[in-house]
Amino acid sequence: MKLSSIEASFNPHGLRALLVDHNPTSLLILSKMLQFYHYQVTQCRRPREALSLIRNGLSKFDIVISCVDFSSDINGVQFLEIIDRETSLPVVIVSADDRKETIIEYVKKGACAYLPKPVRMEDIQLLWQHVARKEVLRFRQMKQIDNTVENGETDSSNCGEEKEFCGSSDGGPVLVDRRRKDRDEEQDKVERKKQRLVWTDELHQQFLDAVEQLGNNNAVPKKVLELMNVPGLTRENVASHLQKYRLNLKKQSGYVQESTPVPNSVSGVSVIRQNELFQRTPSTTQLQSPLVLDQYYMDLGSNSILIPNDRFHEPNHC
DNA sequence: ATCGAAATAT
DNA sequence: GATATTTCGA
Repeated sequence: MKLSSIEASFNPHGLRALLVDHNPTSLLILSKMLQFYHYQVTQCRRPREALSLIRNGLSKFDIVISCVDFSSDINGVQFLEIIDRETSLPVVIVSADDRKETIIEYVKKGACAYLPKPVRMEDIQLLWQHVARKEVLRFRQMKQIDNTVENGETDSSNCGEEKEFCGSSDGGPVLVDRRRKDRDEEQDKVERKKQRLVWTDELHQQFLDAVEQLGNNNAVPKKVLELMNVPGLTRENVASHLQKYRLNLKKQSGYVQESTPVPNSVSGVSVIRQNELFQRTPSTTQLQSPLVLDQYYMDLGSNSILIPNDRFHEPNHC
């Protein structure tokens, strides 16, 4: 499974939302708002109901949206903790309590967003991004595990934190390399990892010569490679270098305009792309998607995004 | 088969 | 943040 295929197949329409709100009016309003953005909404009024809906597995959900002003035997924080422990669902907290400390507490406990009441349409419109984010995160973890396993195959140096995958249950490391690659292990040492190619001046000059001979316009990686006639060089190396080289030419002629590319669109709704999701500028943590272009978020550390700055009420003392 | 653009990794 | 690698559709 490729990341791009997750993106391509992700559809913000029809996400299954579990909505929890003790107040019937509020429940109705939120439900309508969600439905407006094409969520499939399951409503319930008590945290216990919500938990059993999640636990019995009869219906699957993509996201939980909960107003935590419960008058109930489970309070909001406990509710969140339980869901966080038992599932990997993104949880959005809705509350009239807009004190900063409260918000921080919820986010630290794993809420992926906190929406102070009254909830605005713009807030609802953004929620699907949390589902997308979880997907991407999950994908990355899988990939990381894959890599760990692969590396462990040729080099058994570090099994740092991944106790679960290479740890031993009783009496010493039990992990045995399944694959029998003994025969070419010696040769592997010679080959090493594919080392990153460095384009030295000399190499670049050869490249330039080759490109010139061919004429800039019909210089194509394969041919350039042949003309350069450098032992270890691959076509990919040349292709990449050619790409950068041409980009530089364009820049010099002032031809390219740097701008954020328009994101994919699925069913008329923009799909956030991975880099837009994660490449936040360090200080402002602004998401890059056009959808949320002018919304800023407070960074609370590890699981930090999506608390609109303008929704905070600093405790004003008077 | 292989190019070129764009995503991803270092 | 630049540069190298990888991926992927055409």
